[in-house]
Amino acid sequence: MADVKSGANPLFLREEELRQAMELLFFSYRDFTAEPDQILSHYGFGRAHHRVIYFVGRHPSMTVSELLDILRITKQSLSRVLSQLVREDFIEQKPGTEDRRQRLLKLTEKGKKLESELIENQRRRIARAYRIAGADAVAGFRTVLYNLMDEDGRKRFDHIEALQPAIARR
Amino acid sequence: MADVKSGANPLFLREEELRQAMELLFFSYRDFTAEPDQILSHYGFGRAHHRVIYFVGRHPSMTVSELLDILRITKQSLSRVLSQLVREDFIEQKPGTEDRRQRLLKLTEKGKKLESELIENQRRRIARAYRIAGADAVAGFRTVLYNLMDEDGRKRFDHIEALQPAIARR
DNA sequence: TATATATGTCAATATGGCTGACGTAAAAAG
DNA sequence: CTTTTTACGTCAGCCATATTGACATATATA
Repeated sequence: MADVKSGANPLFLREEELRQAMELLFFSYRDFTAEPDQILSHYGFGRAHHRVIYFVGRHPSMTVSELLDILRITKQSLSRVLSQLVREDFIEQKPGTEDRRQRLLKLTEKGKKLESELIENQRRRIARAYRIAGADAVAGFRTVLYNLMDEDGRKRFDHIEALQPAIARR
Repeated sequence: MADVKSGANPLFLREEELRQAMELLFFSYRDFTAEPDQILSHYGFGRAHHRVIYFVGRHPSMTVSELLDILRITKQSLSRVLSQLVREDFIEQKPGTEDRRQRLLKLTEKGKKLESELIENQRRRIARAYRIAGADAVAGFRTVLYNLMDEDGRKRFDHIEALQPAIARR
């Protein structure tokens, strides 16, 4: 880490390194979301719909509370988007079997199609970046992003061995 | 790159790798912007103000057009935010010397103070992630984000030797 | 039975995008 | 010198997505 510290304080990043990281994050995130946003607009949807489609696709039968936890928005905000997706048959709800207060969320066939369309686009972008950067760079990319997250968010990746601090691996 | 390909097609990422990248980006970006958003709300500002403060701080005396190019929003959208920052004395404008139609933008002392407050926060987060991840991981992080960007965005980093494809280095 | 939880909904408000139309001053081109 | 283009601003209206607060319903749990 010699080139990250400046003088005596290893926690103080040089201005250029700091700015570079901030800008890489800003521009890459901007470009990463631009194309899906385009696709979504054909359906009259926005980025909020994308996030719901994505996470419901990722965790079929997830509950509304779990989704709220992930998205960190209010239930009123989610409600507008989610009920729209249900009304237009991209997502279906059914009562939980254990706890019938819950509404378990799943993508319909129509929802899965949209999910694929959105994912394929980003798959190409990520695959391209990974291919150009190489395997070692990919590992570093993952490790830094992992450690940029809050403690809380990192827990979500607990099952991925490669991301855990070396000291914690048995 | 052996572990990025799946079977015969090296451009096809395995589902888990793809999802992992998407989620690392989503959660790290979410957490990366959450604290500045908090600080900004004390001033009655939002993320849009942050971006303006950031880029004007980065490139003092930049013009409105340059800012519009970077942010990729309409001048009407920028106007609301920018004129608020000027009115409240965070940014000052002065006519260009060569071209007097231009308004060159600079942070005032007040603006610089807010900029520092916002940057210090993110500096700590990045420094922490870099320190934990190590120098090699940092290099990989940069390379992958660089290649996630559009061609257009990558030009912005042309001056940074370490990010250029090896083949282009003399 | 009383309370807590999961979810939904109504209403009001704010931010930050957008389009379209129009205006002014200054530079550049004819 | 006139015309056109450029840099910038502004008014008006629209839309998506977030917020808070209050209230309702069904179901689980103490």
